[in-house]
Amino acid sequence: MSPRKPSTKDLTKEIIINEAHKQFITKDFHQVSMRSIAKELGCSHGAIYYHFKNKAEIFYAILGDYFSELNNILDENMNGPEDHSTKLLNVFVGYMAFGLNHQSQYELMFIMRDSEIDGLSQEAANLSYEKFAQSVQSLSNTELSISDIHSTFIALHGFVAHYRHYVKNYEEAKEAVDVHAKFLIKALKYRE
Amino acid sequence: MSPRKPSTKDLTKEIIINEAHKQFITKDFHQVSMRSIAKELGCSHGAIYYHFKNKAEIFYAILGDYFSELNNILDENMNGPEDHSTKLLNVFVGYMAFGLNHQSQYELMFIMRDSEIDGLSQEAANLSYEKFAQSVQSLSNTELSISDIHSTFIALHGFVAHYRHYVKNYEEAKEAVDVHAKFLIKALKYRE
DNA sequence: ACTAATTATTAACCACTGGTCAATAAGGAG
DNA sequence: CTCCTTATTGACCAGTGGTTAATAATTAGT
Repeated sequence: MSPRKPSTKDLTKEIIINEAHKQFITKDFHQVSMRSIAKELGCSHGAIYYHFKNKAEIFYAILGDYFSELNNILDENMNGPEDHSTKLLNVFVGYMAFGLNHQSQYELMFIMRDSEIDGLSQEAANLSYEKFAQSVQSLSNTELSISDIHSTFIALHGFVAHYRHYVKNYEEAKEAVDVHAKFLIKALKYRE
Repeated sequence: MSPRKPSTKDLTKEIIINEAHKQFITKDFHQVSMRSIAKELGCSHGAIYYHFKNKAEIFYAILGDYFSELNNILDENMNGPEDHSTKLLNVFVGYMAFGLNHQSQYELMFIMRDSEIDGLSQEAANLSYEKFAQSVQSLSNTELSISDIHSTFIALHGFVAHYRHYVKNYEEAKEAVDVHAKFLIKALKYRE
């Protein structure tokens, strides 16, 4: 009656996710297929459906790690030794750098409109935003309006959404990232 | 040797585009298929490939109209009787309203990363941006930096890219649009 | 009017996609 | 040696974009 011990070479959720993740680094969501995962794993694509109810579920599991990474970037910037205004800049730059360095993932996290993915990652996205908003507020010397913080976030998102068409990583847009971050800091600083 | 006269009920580029366009208003790029177009037109989907080399080409033809419409919105706002600062607000609001009211189209114009579409609409997108940049500069009382204008555009783009997940037209985001536009005007006004 | 060339269309086909499911293999428990 | 559960296969479904040989339809030249 006890469940079968998973032998080392068995198909597990973990190794499926690993393989999907591996392919997801160089290909986007639509380019990674159930069959390409199965092929690399040496099993039939039907077998994967025993472990995951659909494709979206696999990628949602992967996205969890990336939402964590994004949150970590925020934390690390917050806990650094720099002064507030430097930290604020780093938070903005960090967000854009993350988006540009994980474009396929960012697309699924914040850009793509997939009926299945959408609902799943929306909650995590909201949490990431909350964290961002709090960080920005705590790094500001003055009381910021909620809408200003929100507009700032949207502007960062816009940068990633735009530059993904032109660059393939943060390095290639370094200067533009810096300029945009400084623009937003300027915008926040200005009191009506 | 002269080409056959196209009889009224013949399959033409125009009626293919019309049908594709029609479906494109309620469905997005991936939901409109060659077969769904052919079915509605009462022909085989293969026939469409005689007139267009692929699916992207059809939709690119449609996008041309939308780029024009976006440019027109800009022009109309510029030629209005309002003072400069009101016009500037209207330009920002107009852009976001366009994006939210034509979400499927905006997606293809500025968001989607399709190997075929990308290259085709990039030129038109650049032209639209140029027009936008010039308008914003001419509406400003002071000399704006190119990067500030660019950051502003990116922030507008970010708004549309973000809110498409939450609203289905401009009306539903009216207030947020206004707030965001005012944030950007504030940012532009501020001299370093 | 007949023929030849051109144009337009069909339908079968290809290689994919995500997803389902009956059959079955593999292993553990009694 | 059974019974039961777990895991896996592979055929199948409906759909996608795209290709192509055959052919229908129309025009041009004689």
